[in-house]
Amino acid sequence: MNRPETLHPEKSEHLFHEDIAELLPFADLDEAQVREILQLATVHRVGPDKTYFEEGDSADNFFVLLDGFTRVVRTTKDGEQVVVLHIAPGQMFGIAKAFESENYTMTARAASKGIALSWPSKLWDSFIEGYPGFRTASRKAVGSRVTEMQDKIVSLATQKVEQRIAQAILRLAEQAGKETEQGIEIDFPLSRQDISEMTGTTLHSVSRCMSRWQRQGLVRSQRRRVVVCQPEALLA
Amino acid sequence: MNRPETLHPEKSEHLFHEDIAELLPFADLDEAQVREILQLATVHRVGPDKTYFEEGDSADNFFVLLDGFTRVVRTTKDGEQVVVLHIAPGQMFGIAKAFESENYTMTARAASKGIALSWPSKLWDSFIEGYPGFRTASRKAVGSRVTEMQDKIVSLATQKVEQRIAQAILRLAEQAGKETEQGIEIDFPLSRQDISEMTGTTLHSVSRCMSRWQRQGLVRSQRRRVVVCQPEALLA
DNA sequence: CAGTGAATTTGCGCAAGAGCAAAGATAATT
DNA sequence: AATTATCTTTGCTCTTGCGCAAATTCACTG
Repeated sequence: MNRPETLHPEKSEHLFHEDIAELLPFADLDEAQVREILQLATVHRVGPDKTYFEEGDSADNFFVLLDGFTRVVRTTKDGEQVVVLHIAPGQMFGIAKAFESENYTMTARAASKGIALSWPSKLWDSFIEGYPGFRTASRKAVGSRVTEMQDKIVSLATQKVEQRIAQAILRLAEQAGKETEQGIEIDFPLSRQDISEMTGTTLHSVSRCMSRWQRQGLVRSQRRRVVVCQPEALLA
Repeated sequence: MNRPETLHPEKSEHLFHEDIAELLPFADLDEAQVREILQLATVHRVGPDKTYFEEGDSADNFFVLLDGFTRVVRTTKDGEQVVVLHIAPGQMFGIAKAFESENYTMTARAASKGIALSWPSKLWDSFIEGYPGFRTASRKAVGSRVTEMQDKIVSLATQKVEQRIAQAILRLAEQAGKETEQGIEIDFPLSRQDISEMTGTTLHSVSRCMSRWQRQGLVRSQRRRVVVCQPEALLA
C-alpha cells in the first residue's frame, strides 16, 4: 500500500485513505470519492480542554472525530458546565445542518488531545445526496445522540446519585474502554469534577462514591484516571 | 372554497386541505400534492391516555399531530414514567426513520383527545426527497426535540425542584397556552403527577410548590387545570 | 529535587425533598 | 343525590447529598 497521502490544507503523517475510509460516515465510498472528500476537508488538532467550536458560534462546519474523545457541553448562566454527551472517534459532531440550525447549540471540548476533520456546512446537503453511507451515518449519529440524551434524562429524573455515577462510568467504559490487566480503563483523563458535570452532582459526592467503590475493589482510580474492575458489580 | 374532502380510510368532518396544507411539514405543496399525500394517510383518533404507539413497537409509521397534545414518555423497569417531551399540533412524531431506527424508543401518549395522521415508514425517504418542505420540517422537528432534551438535561442537572417545575410549566404555557382573563391556561389536563413526571420529582413536592404559588397569586390551579397568572414572577 | 498548583479525600452540619400516611376536595357514575 | 374513584393537600419523619472547610496526595515545573 502506498502510504503517505497529503491532506489539505495541513500535511499529516498519520492520516491515510485506509483509516478514513473505514469510518462509518465514509463507508461504501470508492477510492476516488474518498480522495475527493479529503480534498475538501480541514484538519483540526486540538489540545486537551480546547474547543472545536463554542455554543452560539455560527455553524459553518460539520466535523468527524478521528482521534481523542470530545465532550459536548452546555454552560449555564452562572458558569456551571453540564456534559450532555460524549463523542467517540469515527463519529460526527457539530452537525447543526441536520437540525436546520444556524448556530451550534453546544460547545465541543476535547477531553484529550484530539484530531478531527471538518467540512463547510454548505457541503452537507451534497454529501447527504451524493453518499448514501453518509446519509445513513448522519441519521445514526442523530439517533444515537437522541437515545443517549433520553437515557440521561431518565437517569437524572429517577435515579440517585450513586446509580447515576455508576451508569455514567459504565457508559464511558463502553464507549472509551481500553482493556488492561486491572480491568477496563477509560481512555482519557477524567476528573471527579468531570464526572459530576456528567451526572448533575458535586465532585464531593463523586469522590465519596468512588472511594467506597475503591475500597470494595469495584474500581481503581488515581488522579484523573479511572479503571473499572467489576462492571457487573457497579450495576447493583 | 369547496369544503368537505374525504380522507382515507376514514371519513372526516373536520379535516380539510386548507388545514393540512398549513402545517409546516406540508408547506410549499400544491393542491395536487396535498391530495396525493392525504390519499396515503391514515387517521388516528385517540382518547386521553391512549397511545399512538409504544416503546419497542416496530416503527411502521410516522405521524403528524393534528389536534390535541401528546406526551412522549419512557417507562423505567420499575414502572416509573418519565415525560421526555411534548408534541404540539402540527408537529411530527414517531419519526424513527430519521434516526435510522427499526423501533420506537419511546411511547407517545395523548395528553388529551387527539387526532393524528400517519404514513407508512417506507414512504419516509420518498417524502424527504419529493417534498423539500417536508425535509426541512423533519430536520426542524429533530432539532427542536434535541434542543428541548438538552434543556431538560441542563435543568435536571443544575436546578432545584422549584425551578424545574416553574420552567416546565412555563414551557407548556408557551407550547400549549391559551389566553384567558385569569392568565395563560395550559390547554390540556395536567395533574400534579404529570408535572412530577416531567420534572423528576414527586407529586407531593409539586403540590407543595403550586400551593405556595397559588397563595402568592402566581398561578391558579384546580384539579388537572393549570393557569399561569404571572409568568415573569415564576422565573424568579 | 524542592516547590507549586491542581485534584482528591474526608469530616461535619444543614436543608431540600423523598417517603409515608391520612384527610379533604373534585369530578364522574349510577 | 349518593357513591366511588381520582386527584390534591398537608403534616411529619428521615435520608440523601450539598455546601463549606481543611487536610492530603499527586503531578508537573523550574
